[in-house]
Amino acid sequence: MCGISVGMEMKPYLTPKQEKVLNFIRKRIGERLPPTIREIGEELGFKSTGTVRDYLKVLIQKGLVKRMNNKSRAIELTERASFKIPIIGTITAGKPNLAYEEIQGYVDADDLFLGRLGFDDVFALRVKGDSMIDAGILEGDVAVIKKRPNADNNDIVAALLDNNEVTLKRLRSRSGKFHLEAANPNYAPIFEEFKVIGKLITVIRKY
Amino acid sequence: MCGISVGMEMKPYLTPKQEKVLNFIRKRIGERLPPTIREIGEELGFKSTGTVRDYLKVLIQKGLVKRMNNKSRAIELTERASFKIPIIGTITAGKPNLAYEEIQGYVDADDLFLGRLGFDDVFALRVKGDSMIDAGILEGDVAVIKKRPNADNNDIVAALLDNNEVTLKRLRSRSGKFHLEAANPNYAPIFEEFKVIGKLITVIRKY
DNA sequence: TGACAATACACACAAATGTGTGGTATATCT
DNA sequence: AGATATACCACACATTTGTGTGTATTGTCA
Repeated sequence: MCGISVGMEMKPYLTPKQEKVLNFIRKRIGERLPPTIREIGEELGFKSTGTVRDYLKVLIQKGLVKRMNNKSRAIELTERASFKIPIIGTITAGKPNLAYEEIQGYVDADDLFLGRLGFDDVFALRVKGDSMIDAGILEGDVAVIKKRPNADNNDIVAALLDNNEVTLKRLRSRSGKFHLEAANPNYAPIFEEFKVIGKLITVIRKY
Repeated sequence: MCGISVGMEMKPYLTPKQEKVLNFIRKRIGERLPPTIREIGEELGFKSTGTVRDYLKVLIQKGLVKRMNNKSRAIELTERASFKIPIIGTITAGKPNLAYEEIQGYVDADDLFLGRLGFDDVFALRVKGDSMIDAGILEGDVAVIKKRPNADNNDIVAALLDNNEVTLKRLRSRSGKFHLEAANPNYAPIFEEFKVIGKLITVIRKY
């Protein structure tokens, strides 16, 4: 009922040349440095910078590319580059066929654990201790946190305590007042003063 | 006792200022576009482009950065590119300073959950059920699996059972024979025939 | 004391890069 | 025929960006 159009972006029609320009930009960005206007022209065989600018103009108009004025190489792709992992099936959901023909879809690897958050908002902490063990968060896990000064009831948050310690706990409100709760019966709830630093968005564990 | 040298690349000594310059470059590259010399100067508070060039010179000399001549923004990191999440601290390790100047290091995000494995070897399964709950693997988690026909004792593996079902379990050997064990006392060990599909290398959970 | 490295600035100049205006030609659609 | 989109080029100009040379201060080490 909902979500019919999720991920259903209408791809604008591109002429073959426009496609080539876009692909060159993609390639260069993938290789590190976005190209200058003249570099694009050189590659595509255009003798005039004006020509390239015409192409950029349409690509911008079609929403595929963004630019900043008066900045060298300031060409950005609207689409998300990053590499993807195939989702082949679900555990206990039957025999997965590992052939690429059977791939059900893709997880955008970046997206998977960072969402579309900006770089500045996100940082990682390595988990120490077992206070969140019942929430499936173990020692050594990497907790990816999105900076936020507040959070909602039941969110898992990174909080700064009075003793200048940072801890990962579940935020709970009881009769209007917030406190912190471990996910481990051996730890008592924390009712002292604390400050929410950010909200847990992802846990990553390597074996 | 073992692993002393794991990940112990000899890092050239950097002064705090040099570190800051490097971190700013990292940040900008992470955000898409490497900075110009003047942008670095502006950020770090240098009034002369010469100062910035001095810093770049040492960073190049110390092998941390590469440049191309006469090309705008042509600053490259020597370290593995892909995008990185800063590690700012460890949970319960004190108050993290969220400024990029204080960044302790980086997790290579790609590396973090894929290792250096090739794309072809890796696939993902979404976890269903609670059979591995005591190992901190919850319903809904994404299990990243590296294809392998075998595994070692105590590895968590994706295994294909006789009834054509795939399950995530811990591989155990008892007197030379392998069987599968859940991480949940409600589930009995599996002694029937099975085939190891791959080994769990990473778990990712989104909130 | 002298050498050296780190830290910084000023400023001129050259090269790279982006902007803007105007022009030509071809094909398609109405 | 006129409007419109695609597909180019020329070239002047402004701005950004990189380069190069000199100078100065501070602290350390021999």
